[in-house]
Amino acid sequence: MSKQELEVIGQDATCCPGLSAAQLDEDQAAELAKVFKALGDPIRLRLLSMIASRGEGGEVCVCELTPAFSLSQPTISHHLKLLRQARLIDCERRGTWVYYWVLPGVLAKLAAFRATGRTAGATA
Amino acid sequence: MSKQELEVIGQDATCCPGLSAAQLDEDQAAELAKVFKALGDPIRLRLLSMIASRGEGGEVCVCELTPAFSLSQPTISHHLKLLRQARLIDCERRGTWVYYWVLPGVLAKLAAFRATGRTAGATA
DNA sequence: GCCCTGGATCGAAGAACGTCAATATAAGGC
DNA sequence: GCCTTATATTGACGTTCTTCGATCCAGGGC
Repeated sequence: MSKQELEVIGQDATCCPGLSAAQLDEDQAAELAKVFKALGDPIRLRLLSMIASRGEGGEVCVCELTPAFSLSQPTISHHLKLLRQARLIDCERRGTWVYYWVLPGVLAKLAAFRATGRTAGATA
Repeated sequence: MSKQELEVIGQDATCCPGLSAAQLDEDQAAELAKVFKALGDPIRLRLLSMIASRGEGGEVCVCELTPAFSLSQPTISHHLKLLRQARLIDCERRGTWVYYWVLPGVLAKLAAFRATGRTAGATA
C-alpha cells in the first residue's frame, strides 16, 4: 500500500505533484497545520530527534532530555506536552521517572501528505 | 540516489528510524524549524497546495489565490511572502500580474529529513 | 507518618504572529 | 501627463507562543 507513495516521493525533480493530486480543504489544512506547527520549533525538533534516536520501541527518560537544553525544566515539560498533543509522542510513568517514545502514525501521515496530497483520514 | 530514502519511508511500521539515524544539532534544528513553521498555518498550507496543484512548472496568478480566501489582500500577500522566505515558492511579475510556483528543493529536504535524519546540507 | 526527588501545572511577562485599513509601488490604457 | 488595476509594504492591534519562577502532585525511602 505504501508502494504508490514511494514512487512519487522518489522523483526529486517532480516532488510536488504529490501535493498537487488533491487540494487541501479547510479541515485537512487545519489538521495538518497543527502537526507542522508542533514541528516548527527547534527545541521540539531536537526533543523529537532525541526520542526517536532510540529507534522503534525505544524510550527516553525525561531526566535525560531536560539537561540537554539550557532551558528550565517547566519549559521542556511544556514542549513535550505540545508534542504529545500533536500525537507525535506518548509517555508513561514508571516509578519516579517518566519515559517518552515516538508515535509513528502522524509522521507517516505527513509523508502521505507529501505523496498524495491527502491526510489519509486516519485517527484525527 | 533517492533509492535509500525510499526504502526507509516505505516501512510504515518503522517510520522513525529515519529520524533516528543522526540527532539534529542546533543549527539543523533551527533551519528545519523555519520550514515547518512556514507550513504550520492552514492558510499557507492551502496556498501552497493551490500553487502546487498546477504540477511541475505550473504557475498560479495571485489574482486567483486571493479571492479563494475570506481574508484581506494584504494578508494573503503576507502569507505568500513567508512561503517565499522559507524557499517553498518563488514568483515573477509579468505585466500587471504576479505568478507563483513551487520550489521543490526544500520540500525534498523535508522528505530527506524524515528518511535520514539529516537535512542533506544543501542550498541554504 | 515525614522528607526528598522527578515532573507537571499554574500565572505572568515579553516576544512573535495573524490580521486589518491605509498607503505605496508597478504596469497598462487613456 | 493622469487614472485605474494588481500587488506589496507599512503600522497598529489583539491573539498566541515561549519562557520563567513558584507551586503542586506522585512515588520511593526513612
